[in-house]
Amino acid sequence: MSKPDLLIHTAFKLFYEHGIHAVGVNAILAETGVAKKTLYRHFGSKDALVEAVLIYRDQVFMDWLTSRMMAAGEGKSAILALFDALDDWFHDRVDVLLPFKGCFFVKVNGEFSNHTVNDLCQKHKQNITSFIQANLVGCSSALAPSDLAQSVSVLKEGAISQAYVAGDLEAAKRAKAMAVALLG
Amino acid sequence: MSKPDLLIHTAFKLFYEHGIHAVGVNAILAETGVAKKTLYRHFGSKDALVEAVLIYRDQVFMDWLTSRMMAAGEGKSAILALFDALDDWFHDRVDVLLPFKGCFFVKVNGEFSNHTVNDLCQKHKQNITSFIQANLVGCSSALAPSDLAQSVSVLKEGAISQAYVAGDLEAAKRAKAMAVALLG
DNA sequence: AATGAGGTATACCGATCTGTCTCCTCGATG
DNA sequence: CATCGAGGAGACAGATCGGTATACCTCATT
Repeated sequence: MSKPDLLIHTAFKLFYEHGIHAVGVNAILAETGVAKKTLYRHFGSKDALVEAVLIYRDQVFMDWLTSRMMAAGEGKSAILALFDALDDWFHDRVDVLLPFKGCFFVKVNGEFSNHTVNDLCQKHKQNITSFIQANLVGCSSALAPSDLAQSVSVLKEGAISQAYVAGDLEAAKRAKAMAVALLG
Repeated sequence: MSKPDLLIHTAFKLFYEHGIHAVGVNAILAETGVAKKTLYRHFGSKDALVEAVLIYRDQVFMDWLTSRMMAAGEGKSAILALFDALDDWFHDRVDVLLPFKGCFFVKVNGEFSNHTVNDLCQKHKQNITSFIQANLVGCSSALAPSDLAQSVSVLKEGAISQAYVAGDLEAAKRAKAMAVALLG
């Protein structure tokens, strides 16, 4: 693995567990064995590294989620597969996402205000909602597709938060049941 | 207002906006005009202040939420009033909660791991779920009361997260509609 | 009037933070 | 072989962190 990738991968692991501000660059360097000069040659600043980590996580998460949903078919099947995927995530059955510690973007978003990373976090969430909407073909509902997609997103967000903060690991199953009702 | 209360009130405002680790005690002192010695005489450490702030916010939030729900009556009416209350919160129509910036406990919880504050955050969420469950009298459902309460909590958490991170201020209305379907 | 608690103001301590700098060792390439 | 750039090791700078210590100021109670 290249040095930049190693730094991003390790930084994500530490940021995800302890938060951005609680992890200094020295901790990342100690964990990777990379020299400080190398980190700053590639990223220029800690902020830039944080943004790179967000982009990395966005790609990993979206790739995983889209593949899980598309493997289940189209329409309602894909939506329900979303919640099955979340259930696997909560129970640490998804190696590529690392042990479940909540939504990385929600956590990072909470540590900043009016910052570039807030835009990245919001964009990540909106990308997921857009993908959900794209998978609603064939789902009949009284709601407009965009409203339906946002309602599904509420269920998804609620499951993640409930599973992490309240420790309710079965939250994805509850959300799935409500999604079934929502999609008729 | 007493000095400790002033410190807690100001600390909450700063913590809520910028996060715990991003706000130093000096910033709180500068905002309040209180001397550092006074802060440490009353709280002993920043960690203790953080815990006091969590307890303060828990009381304010629970008082507000319970009064809103109980004013609406019992059973389903109280549950639906919960989402109306959330909608007011998201649209900054609740002065006592300060301008909406997501769930304080979710944010704080994300900045620590295996820490006393994590227990406080989890307990706060579970207290709300318990109160929801206590208001389910008369609601008939195929689900057990505890499962139903946790499902409502998923909707509540999802609305807060969706409103804050994704910027979907109408999330409470979506969650309310799903709650109606859930409660039959 | 004396006293002691609560408060302000500020200097200070050691630790840690981000970021820069120098010096060294490699390995690839002309 | 010589050169050059990537990288490692670590000292260093300047700022800020949480927390302590010192000095002075009220002010209510005794």
